[in-house]
Amino acid sequence: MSLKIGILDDHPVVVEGVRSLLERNGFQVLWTAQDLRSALNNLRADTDLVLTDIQLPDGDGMQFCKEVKKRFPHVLLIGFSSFHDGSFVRNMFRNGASGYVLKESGEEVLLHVITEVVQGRNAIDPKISEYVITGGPGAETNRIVLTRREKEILQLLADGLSSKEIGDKLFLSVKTVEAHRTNMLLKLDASNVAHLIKIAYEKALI
Amino acid sequence: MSLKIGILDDHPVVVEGVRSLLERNGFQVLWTAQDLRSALNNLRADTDLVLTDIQLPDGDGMQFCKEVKKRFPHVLLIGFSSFHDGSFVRNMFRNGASGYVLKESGEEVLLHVITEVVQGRNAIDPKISEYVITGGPGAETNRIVLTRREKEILQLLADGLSSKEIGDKLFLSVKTVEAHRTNMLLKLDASNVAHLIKIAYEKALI
DNA sequence: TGAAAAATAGGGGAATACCCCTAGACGGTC
DNA sequence: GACCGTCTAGGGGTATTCCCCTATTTTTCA
Repeated sequence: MSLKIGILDDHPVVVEGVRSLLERNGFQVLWTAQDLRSALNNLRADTDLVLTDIQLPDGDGMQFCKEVKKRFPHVLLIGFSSFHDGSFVRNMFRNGASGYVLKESGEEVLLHVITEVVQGRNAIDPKISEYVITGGPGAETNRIVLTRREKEILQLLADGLSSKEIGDKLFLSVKTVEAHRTNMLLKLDASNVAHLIKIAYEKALI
Repeated sequence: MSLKIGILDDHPVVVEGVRSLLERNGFQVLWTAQDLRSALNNLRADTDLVLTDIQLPDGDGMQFCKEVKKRFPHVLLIGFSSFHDGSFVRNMFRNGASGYVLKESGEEVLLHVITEVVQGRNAIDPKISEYVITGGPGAETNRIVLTRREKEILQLLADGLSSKEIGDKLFLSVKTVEAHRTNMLLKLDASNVAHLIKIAYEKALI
């Protein structure tokens, strides 16, 4: 029995392209839609899987996923979009999606992700999987070297402790803690501790 | 030609278990090691793939990945461990790993991840893939709702701007910016802006 | 063993964050 | 119409950060 698929994308060209691709590969395209509302109207309990764009004229893919999962928890969802931001992908998964494919990727990528998802696994387009998993551009990120003490203090700063509290905890003078903090601000080119924490997250130091 | 694999784990029982599993499935186990240093000594250019534990007597899997990728960039790496923390997994990928498998998972999971990795894709044990992708226990984490203005100010705070600078940028009084900031501190139960940024990252609000 | 890096600690001062309080304006909702 | 949440903005005070400066001790590593 072939997989019953729904397609949601506001560009008719994309819808037709995906439809023909899927049907060529033995899938059954049950319905298509150009906007969120008609997609929810088209949605039937016998739908196995929905491919959905993220940007829609009357909402976004995250809302759609949430709503679909509420009505029909068994329906599988795959995000299908151009890539803008890792947080989009993460939010799709938070709202129930099991897969994510870039529009720019080829047929074999889409088919592979569908196969994975149908078998109960999560799958992300290889082009962005590393970015999504690691949460940032991993490449030249690791040039910054913090000392052991600096890392220790950085962690406590991230937990919201003041210099005084950190000093008490580590049996250090407030001035020592401030010195380490200042050094980290210089090393990471941060303008204050909030900025420092952000940079530390981006560079995976936390 | 069968895949040439190395195994690094400090428990001999695990090493032998994995070895027999792999050999039963047509792979060739080229070498095994119980610690980081001897693994690096054993490492040869004709190794295709290494399975590595995270906790090691003389270091950790992250260091190992980094070092392996530096010497032999073509060698594929798969983390193999019990699960403690999503940041371990993310850091393994940051340092060059392409896959991650839980020790508690069965044979078929390990074989599937190996297959994916060999074909050039990243793969994570399905048991933790959602957790790793979304960056947290997705369930009730998403109750926090920041308003548009708050998100806007949060982003600028993360970029290291002071309340005064944000006020200038958004044509707001310093007092207004401070009010929004205070509300976010209350909403996210943060003790200062540094803590706020950390929580925002954990909850994927940034 | 000698130099470099890291960790320690201080003084002093301007800027900012953080906390308490109040309060009007505006949009949506029951 | 009354309520709620958001956005706006103020007064005033304490705590903390952030910046300049110096300086000793400890650790690391070539």
